[in-house]
Amino acid sequence: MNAIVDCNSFYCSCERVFKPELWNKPVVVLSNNDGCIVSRSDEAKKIGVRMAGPYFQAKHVIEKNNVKVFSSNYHLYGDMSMRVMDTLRELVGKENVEVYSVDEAFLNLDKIPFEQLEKFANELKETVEMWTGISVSVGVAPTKVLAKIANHIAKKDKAKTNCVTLLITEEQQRTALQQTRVNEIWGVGGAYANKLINWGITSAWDLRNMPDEWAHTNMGGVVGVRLVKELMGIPSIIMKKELETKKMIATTRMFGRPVTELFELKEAIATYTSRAAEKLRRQHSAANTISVFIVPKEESHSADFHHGASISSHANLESATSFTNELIKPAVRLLDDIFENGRAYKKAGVMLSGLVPDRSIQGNFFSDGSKGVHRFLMSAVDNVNFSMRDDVVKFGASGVNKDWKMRQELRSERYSTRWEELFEVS
DNA sequence: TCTGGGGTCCTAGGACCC
DNA sequence: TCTGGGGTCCTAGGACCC
Repeated sequence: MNAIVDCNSFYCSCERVFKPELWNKPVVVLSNNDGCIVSRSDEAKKIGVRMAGPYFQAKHVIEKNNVKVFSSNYHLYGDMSMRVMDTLRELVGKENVEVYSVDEAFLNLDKIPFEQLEKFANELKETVEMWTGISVSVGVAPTKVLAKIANHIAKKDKAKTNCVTLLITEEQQRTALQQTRVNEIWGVGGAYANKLINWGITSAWDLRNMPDEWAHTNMGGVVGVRLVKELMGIPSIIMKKELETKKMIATTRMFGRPVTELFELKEAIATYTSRAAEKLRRQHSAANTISVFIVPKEESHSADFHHGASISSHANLESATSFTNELIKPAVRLLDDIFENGRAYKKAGVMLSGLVPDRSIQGNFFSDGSKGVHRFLMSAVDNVNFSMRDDVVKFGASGVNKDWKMRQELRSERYSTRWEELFEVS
């Protein structure tokens, strides 16, 4: 059996742990740059604040209803996430936990006897809440896709389910699938949902009963076949081992205001490159390819503004590296290639790919033997920055003023990761 | 005025090889 | 005169997730 444990309104819950006066009050958390709404408390949902909607559009409703608004505080959420995941590891053993995102984890419950599953699921929920202050929903089923559906049902009617739902008998599964719309299935996004509905396939139960060959031709090949199997209760998406290394690393940001000056873009690219290189070193990888992109500010009102025309260029490095200084140089060169004077830009990013393990970096005939020094310097910089959880030490190219930085006007204190912002009890 | 920031997997098609 | 049949690797792009 599989379980998925999903934190309820995670970012909002994190804020509430340290602000009990917000209990039962409407709360929302914004994305970077205070752009979109990415987390809503139940009270905010009831008022009609839309998920992922632009903040400025919801501002009216928010002010009228006295909704408390926060900018995202990733120091806090990251730390709270670790506490939740550690609790789960403690309860089911760390080899049975697959962290799926900052607020969700799949658990392997094969060792729990069938008749004890319900009690166990309830205990999981109670314990996480007691130890971390974060409330969670639990879905239990033979496959991941069914567990996700169970979780969805648990969340929909919290009073009835107490945030725990099991789909472990065929009867339970049939009823649940019949009342689940195709667009609510994990793995069916907007594009497929539209197609399915046009074909008259509207419930998860309808989709479950489609033949393999049909799924193969119409739903993206093997992906579709796996999805239908999972709906039938046949496990087809396997648990991933933890700590798998990433195959691509990206750091991209919107700017707080349109940027027109090359020197500012250079600062931004240098900053993002430093951040990406840090992520690279954390997983002991080195990159063979670096690419840089910038997005011009355009008056685009279309629904798919996300796919705005970005201008990019990439370079293959002479040899794989994870050293910030060796990455900043080509990054800035690439920027020079694509920058156009007189244009305003709203976003930029750096991507590292062709990742290989740090150890297997190919020797370079022409290297001057200073690699050891670089490695030492990099790890010293990482240690200082990690212990402070901030960029205390950085490269000059990153700039100091960073006038272009994103807006984050409503951030709460970093209670659990900064001494000077520690939670106080008086 | 004002719309995030990461990632993954899969497929199709072109280049190239023998 | 006549122009195969495999295979691999890479890239771009589509779809999805939170």
